[in-house]
Amino acid sequence: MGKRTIPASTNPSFSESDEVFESAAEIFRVMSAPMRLKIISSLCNGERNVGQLLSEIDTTQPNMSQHLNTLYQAGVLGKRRDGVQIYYRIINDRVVTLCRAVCTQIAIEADAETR
Amino acid sequence: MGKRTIPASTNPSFSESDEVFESAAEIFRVMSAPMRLKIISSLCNGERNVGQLLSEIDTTQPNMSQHLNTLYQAGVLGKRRDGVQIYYRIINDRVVTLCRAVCTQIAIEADAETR
DNA sequence: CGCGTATATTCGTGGCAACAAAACTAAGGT
DNA sequence: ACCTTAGTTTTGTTGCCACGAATATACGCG
Repeated sequence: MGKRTIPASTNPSFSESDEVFESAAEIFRVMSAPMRLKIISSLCNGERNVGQLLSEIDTTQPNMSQHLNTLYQAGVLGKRRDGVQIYYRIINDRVVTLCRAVCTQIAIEADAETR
Repeated sequence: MGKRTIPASTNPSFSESDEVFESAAEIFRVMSAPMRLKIISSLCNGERNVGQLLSEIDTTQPNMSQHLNTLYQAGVLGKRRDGVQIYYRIINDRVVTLCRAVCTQIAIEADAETR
């Protein structure tokens, strides 16, 4: 019915190293919080300081700060101080590509079901 | 330097819906365990029963069963009974593509650093 | 230097996920 | 019918992570 079952044998395994699996899992873990995805999505439109992010995303300030730090430690975000404010920006575009791919696919599927 | 810094402003946000972010986070969560990545990688070479997977991946049998169930519930794997054995296979190729992309990228970066 | 604003850090708690051990189920052979 | 093998489900424990509240730091201004 339009969805053919393609044999998985045409899909060779992608790694054998335990370290690679652990690093990959860590990246996936960083992206596994809805709030961090929102932050990333927002920062796609350019850099933002914490206050600006708080006006777009509904949470407490310490909570925001923690998520930002998680993304910063993971190498997804960079930060820059301008006076009192701290501006965050995306420095890892591959991660954004990943998020966009997953989110758009989900949106497409959700749309297909509601129709 | 080969690594140009592209302004993030060329990267519009990828969603506005909370549900999309939650679904995406859920997918990332499913992939955030090294063991599940190993299972997926192994199943790329074709379907396997639980015993075969256990001979490739070091864990207990109930633990394996739980991870397989997690992937099954998430719609990543399908299963088929043949007599006493149960064979698992990949039924969501997009997820595999995702894992492969992340893992190969990590392998490349790791290789670049050790050189 | 003291105050206010912006952000970070610490601490305590509740929930959830991973693993281990044990009990259960299902199929096949005898 | 019983036993064995293959796999699942349940239960308990442990550790981690998210969040809230309170506290601390960093900067700019007067």
